[in-house]
Amino acid sequence: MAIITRKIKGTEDVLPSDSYKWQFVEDIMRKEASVFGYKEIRTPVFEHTELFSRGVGETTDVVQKEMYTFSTKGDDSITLRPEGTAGAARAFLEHGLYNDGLPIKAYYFTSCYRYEKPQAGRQREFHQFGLEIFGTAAPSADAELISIGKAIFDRLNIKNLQLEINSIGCPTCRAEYQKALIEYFNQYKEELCPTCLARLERNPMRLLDCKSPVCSKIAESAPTVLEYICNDCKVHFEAVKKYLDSLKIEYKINPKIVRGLDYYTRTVFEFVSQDIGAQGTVCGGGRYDGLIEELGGTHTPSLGFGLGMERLLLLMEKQGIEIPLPPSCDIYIAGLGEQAELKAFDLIKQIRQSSLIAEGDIAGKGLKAQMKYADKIKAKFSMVIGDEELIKNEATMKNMQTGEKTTVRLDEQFFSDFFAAYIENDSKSLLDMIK
RNA sequence: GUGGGUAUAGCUUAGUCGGUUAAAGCGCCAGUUUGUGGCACUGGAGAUCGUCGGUUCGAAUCCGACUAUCCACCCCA
Repeated sequence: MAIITRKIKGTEDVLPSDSYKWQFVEDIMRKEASVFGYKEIRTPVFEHTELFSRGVGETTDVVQKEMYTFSTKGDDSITLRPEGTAGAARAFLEHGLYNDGLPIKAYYFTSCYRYEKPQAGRQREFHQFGLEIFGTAAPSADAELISIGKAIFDRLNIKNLQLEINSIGCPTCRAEYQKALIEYFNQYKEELCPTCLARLERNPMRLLDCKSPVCSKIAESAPTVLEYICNDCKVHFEAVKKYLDSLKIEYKINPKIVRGLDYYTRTVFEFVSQDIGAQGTVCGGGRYDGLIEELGGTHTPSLGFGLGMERLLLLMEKQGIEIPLPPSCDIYIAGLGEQAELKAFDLIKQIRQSSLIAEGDIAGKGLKAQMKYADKIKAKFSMVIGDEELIKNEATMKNMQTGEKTTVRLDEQFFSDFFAAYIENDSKSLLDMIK
């Protein structure tokens, strides 16, 4: 078979046989977010390019080489969102949500787009669950944010996930720190790897994260941010830790965490797994106290995180976490002959009105093939109505698990018994009933 | 953008030293059972062996390029 085209590199189809896994996880996230008082926000997939170049930062890799940017017929420059925060922040400003009483707490599910080379846990289209809190500088907000992520992972039964936190300070103290870093690394200029050398001046904090043995050896004794951040930032970070301790959330301070998006300030954190390959960060986020101002608003300290859906699902699969199967067909009804088929169609409709899953033939199959199909879709019961039975208002009902058959009358009593059994406790009493 | 691996039916794979019609299991369709699924048996459909080119009497097999895909760097969720 030669299909005319295939899916775009770095995209994935979620097939009907797998979508319940996404729905299961999404459900838990929605519930958890709403328990914390967060409401969903939905923003467009594309935005004016400047939102990202200003918000995410002109010098970041994401903006410089990973954005899907194109021109419209009217010559506007449009970009598919590479992350979720900028759009949410834009909507916050555009609709004056700061008048609704701060802080504003929102969550979202988005698809994001980055032009990267795909590998395990990294696609060109990927999906994020995200949270944003606009309008609070209090360290308790940092702790709440992290605790929601933690609560979700716990509910999903995920193991061996390390929470790593750090503070990268405010723009003022970070400048001091970067100066100190450049000074330090300059002593080892001859030994550094070419990439590190190249970004020594531009983004010295990234050198801390280099994996080359030589660089990481040098980085070990480099000055850490925490020695350089100003007093306010230090106080804030200490308070965040205190809140986490009181919530009994374990964390590791990792002074090498450096987020690659420019908007981050003060607290940054990651939930990291060793189980899913090189792209182990399942959830990452932090404060972005300057972002709203950068986008033209007043100073509005804020924070948020993004959680990679594909990475999370991958992790759950690797850890063998079982996701409950979706409900299957409750009853399959086959009609033999024209009149019986019409009757079957009507019965199916009635049963569906009680929110049971009822199916029948819509492919013109013979009885045998229909039974096979009923088996395939894991129908709990099947019913066959023939012309003679139709006259007597009866049908043959079969328990698909035991194979037992009974003749039932298609009257009110049957339906009320059938539904009652379902309401009681689906399978058990129903199976009894059919015996 | 830079490396490395892989490419045979819907899926998982076999295919020897280059040799005739490319093989199996699962799945799909049908029959054995004209009104009953699973089990069993029988049959059927389904593959330009990723693409193009080269070597050769002869290529799924050897060589080259391209494409796709996977993994890693980089970056991040």
